[in-house]
Amino acid sequence: MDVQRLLIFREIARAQSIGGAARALGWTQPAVSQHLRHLERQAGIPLVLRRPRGVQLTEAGHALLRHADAIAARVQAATEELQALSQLRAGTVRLAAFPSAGATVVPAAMSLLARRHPRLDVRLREAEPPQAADLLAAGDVDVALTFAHAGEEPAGAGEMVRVPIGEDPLRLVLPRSHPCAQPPDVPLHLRELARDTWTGGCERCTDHLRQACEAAGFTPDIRHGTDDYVLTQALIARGLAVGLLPQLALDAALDPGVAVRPAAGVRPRVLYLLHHREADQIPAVASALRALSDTAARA
Amino acid sequence: MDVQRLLIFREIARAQSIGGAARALGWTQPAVSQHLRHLERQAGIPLVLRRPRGVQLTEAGHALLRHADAIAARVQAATEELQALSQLRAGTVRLAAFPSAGATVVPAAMSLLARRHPRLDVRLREAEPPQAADLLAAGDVDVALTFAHAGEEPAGAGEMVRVPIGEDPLRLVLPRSHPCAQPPDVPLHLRELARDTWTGGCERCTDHLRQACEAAGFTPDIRHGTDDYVLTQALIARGLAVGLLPQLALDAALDPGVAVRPAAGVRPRVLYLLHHREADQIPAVASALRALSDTAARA
DNA sequence: CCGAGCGCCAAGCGATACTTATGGGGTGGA
DNA sequence: TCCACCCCATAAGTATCGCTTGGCGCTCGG
Repeated sequence: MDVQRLLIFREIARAQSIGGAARALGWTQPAVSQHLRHLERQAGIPLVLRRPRGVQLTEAGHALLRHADAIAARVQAATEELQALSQLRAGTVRLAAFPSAGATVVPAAMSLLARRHPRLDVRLREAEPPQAADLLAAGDVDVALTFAHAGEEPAGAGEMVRVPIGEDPLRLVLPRSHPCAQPPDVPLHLRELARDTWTGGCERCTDHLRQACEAAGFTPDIRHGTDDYVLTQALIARGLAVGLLPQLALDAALDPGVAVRPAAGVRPRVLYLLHHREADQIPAVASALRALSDTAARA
Repeated sequence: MDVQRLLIFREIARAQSIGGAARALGWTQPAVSQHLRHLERQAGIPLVLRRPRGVQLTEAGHALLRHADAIAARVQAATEELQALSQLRAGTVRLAAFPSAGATVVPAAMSLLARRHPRLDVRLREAEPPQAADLLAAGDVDVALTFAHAGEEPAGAGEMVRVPIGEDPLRLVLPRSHPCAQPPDVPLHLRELARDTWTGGCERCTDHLRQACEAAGFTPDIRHGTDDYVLTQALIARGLAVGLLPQLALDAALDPGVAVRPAAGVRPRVLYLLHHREADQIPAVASALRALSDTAARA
């Protein structure tokens, strides 16, 4: 059954005449007549009676009209829903972000996005960069906010797009009582802490710390390891270790018992957005990407 | 929004791949690809993400799929309903018939029709021939069972089809005590009743009676007039009049107090079926017409 | 590194569908 | 009563649309 003809048939029923339907459709009368004939052939039963002043629906015609009306309504609903999605009056964005961004950049970006497009629905999921890339590859999220330390190979396979949106400098974090705790704004070299006890972060952060120290000429004594930046600072505040933490983690929660100094010679980690190649064609995703990169640029 | 493409999109979603949908449809891959592209252009938003191992629906794609499924279900329902109608597993026939046929021919035809097609729904409406023709012209009934007396112009304008299906002879009906009441099977001439008091039937029947009497050489003394054949016979049974009644009316209800004799020289009235020209294309109507003419032929 | 699978692009050809032209049937007004 | 108008059907022509063929890029797995 040709669905297009069904909608033409609706016009015939509305106009109670073939010529009238043709006028309504901007066509000629034979065009509509032929459509009706095909429809009747497919149906195997007359749909209208040809009367001198137009046509009159048969029982089958009335039956078909009910279905045609329902179909037209569905088509209308589909059109409206797609319009809403393409005009950002609806839509969902699923976002994966690493923890320290989830507590800083992401909330700011989400509130910016909410101001721009109040009807958008953003769903956040915390994941470290490799997992975030997997989620994106599996289609479980639309956007992944990741980072890569300097010299590290960023996550994300060939199929997806990787956009750098900002840098996150690394800071040396010391107990307030540490001899190197002052002055706060002057960069401190890793070498100065070669004798200290260290705490690592997540697996990749610990690797990066080790590499940075090797580059500075010593092998760090890493005794602790947790990706929880609050716990890390608590350890440091109690004088149990020193650490190298990203600024975002400190923005998220700063323990009053620690001192922070820039790390000389340590290049900042780079923040990346990951998304599918076609994602910037999808308004909701594209606007989320824009909001995220705007927020990161402002920071 | 092109509805045909919606159904193609369903196949894409089902196969999770454009090529797979093409195979399912018996087409080539570019054909489906082009349809999808048109659909996405109309939608103004991507419907799928092209992945190395096929495609994955976007949010808009999922939304559209829901509508497409609903539409496909409606199309299926429409197809089935039309099939039922064309295969006589459903359908309604609206029939108008004059009273004496409504009590005789029509019930027989309806029961014949019910045996042939148990699911058909027949709706009877009583109407004298002119009204029946009007009902048909107005589209309020599908079939009209009418009659015309000999020499009378049958009802039904040019647009409709008129099919004679049988004859209904007229009988002279007398009180049992009337001198001409016997013998029952020998035709009696109207002239023999020139001195009697007459009762007419409906307006047209009374006209016909008058004409028949004039042709027989006298003017009848018509004192009563009712189209109720039971009442007419009751009048006659009580010796108040004689009458000329169609056999069908006597079949419907015969008063034991009357005598019946064939009317010599009076031609029977003819039964007609009226229907729209295209009506025999409509299975339900066509089978009702067949049942009616079969029943009339048997009588 | 190469082959298989998937999808996109460009060009060609055929089927579909709309147009113009014509005719028949019925109705209403002159 | 006849003519003019309206409605629909049919036939033939043409143009558009849509499917096919052929070729390319990309990704993944052997």
